[in-house]
Amino acid sequence: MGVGTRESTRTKLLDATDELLFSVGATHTPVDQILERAGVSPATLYRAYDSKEALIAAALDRRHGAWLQAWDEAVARAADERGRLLAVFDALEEFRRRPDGARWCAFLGTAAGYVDPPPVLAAAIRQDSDSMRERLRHLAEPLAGPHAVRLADALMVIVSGQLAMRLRPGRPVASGTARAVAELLVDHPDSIRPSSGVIS
Amino acid sequence: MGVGTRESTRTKLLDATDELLFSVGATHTPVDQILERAGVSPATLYRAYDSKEALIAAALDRRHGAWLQAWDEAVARAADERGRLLAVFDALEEFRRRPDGARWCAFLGTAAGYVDPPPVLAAAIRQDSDSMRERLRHLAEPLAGPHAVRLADALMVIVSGQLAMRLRPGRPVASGTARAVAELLVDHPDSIRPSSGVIS
DNA sequence: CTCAAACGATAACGATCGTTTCATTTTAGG
DNA sequence: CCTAAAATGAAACGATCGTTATCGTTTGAG
Repeated sequence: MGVGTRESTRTKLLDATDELLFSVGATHTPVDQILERAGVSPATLYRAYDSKEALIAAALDRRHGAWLQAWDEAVARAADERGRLLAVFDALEEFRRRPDGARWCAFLGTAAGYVDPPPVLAAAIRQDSDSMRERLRHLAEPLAGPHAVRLADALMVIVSGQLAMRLRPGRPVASGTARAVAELLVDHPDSIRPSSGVIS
Repeated sequence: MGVGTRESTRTKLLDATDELLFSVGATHTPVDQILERAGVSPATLYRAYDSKEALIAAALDRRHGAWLQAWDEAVARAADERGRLLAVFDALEEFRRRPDGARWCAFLGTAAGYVDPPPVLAAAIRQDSDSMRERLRHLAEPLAGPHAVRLADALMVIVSGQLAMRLRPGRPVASGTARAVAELLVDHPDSIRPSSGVIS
């Protein structure tokens, strides 16, 4: 990869990619648009990164770090175990309100944009889902004990649903709805059975 | 639009579009691929439909009808009010198991594929979300009474989450998880407050 | 200051995609 | 069977996109 690249150039590229990745989407963002926003020439991009996908993967990695940091801070602000588990919704709200208008989720959006994503992007997407699953399970442990995995899975569904709802037109669903469902769930951790009443 | 087009031709086009729409996605499906699968020449397509987007919109409309029908049948199979409200998850499972491998949701996938979808597609997407919201609210009425709208909103989040989870790699979440959350929710319809404990 | 490394501006390439055209062939109803 | 409408097959168009190449300019460390 491009060892001979200034740090400031790489930052400009990642900043531009990050904004467009979140507001437009990976597959629908032409390279020229990234270059224009970054104020960078094509040759510089391809000296710094092997391809457009590699650049997007790097931007996803950086965003993943920022997300984990915001989540950590929200967890640290919470007062008790219950608040620490629900802190993921505080972090979601904070990310949603950031200046660069987030359409929904950079990782789910990238996953949706490709039939099967290139390996370098698939790794970034997998990292996001894996870390979210693991962290939720860890935070659920003190509250749900042996049911922590199931509680974490249920919370994953709710978080993903909150994100996917941003794709639906019409009146946006109240941002507190997902959190309210999660609260109910957290207060009944033993009520999540793996398959209850599935057809056939 | 193309008045001079045989019904069989239109069906072949819609069948091919539907399969590719569900397995690949609207924006990432080349027209040539639709034509090849349908066994139809380009000129025939553009005599039947104004554009690729119009064809996709027609396929989405047809799929929307099939979805509502499957949902209706699942509701009819249910024994009580509770089962009728939860029948949406039976219909989801049935759709997922259909031969043409569904990646996640044709409507959310189309919404995610465009920055802002062309009007003809935006209408199809809006129709899906609106009908789902309205039907859930109607089915929730007997159980939740004045809280029916909030319960329907919460169920929308869970359904959308179940669908979005298919984009996440790794072990697929148990298909019964979303339904279990919904069951808990249905049994505590008055616990969904609009905004509980939101930050800042 | 110097000089090599990094960058900007521009153009061009090959590939892909949506769409149109046109001459030929097939279909279906009277 | 006949004829008008519909479909085929193949080719080509303009546009867009990812990527590479060229060349002159700027940066920053020794």
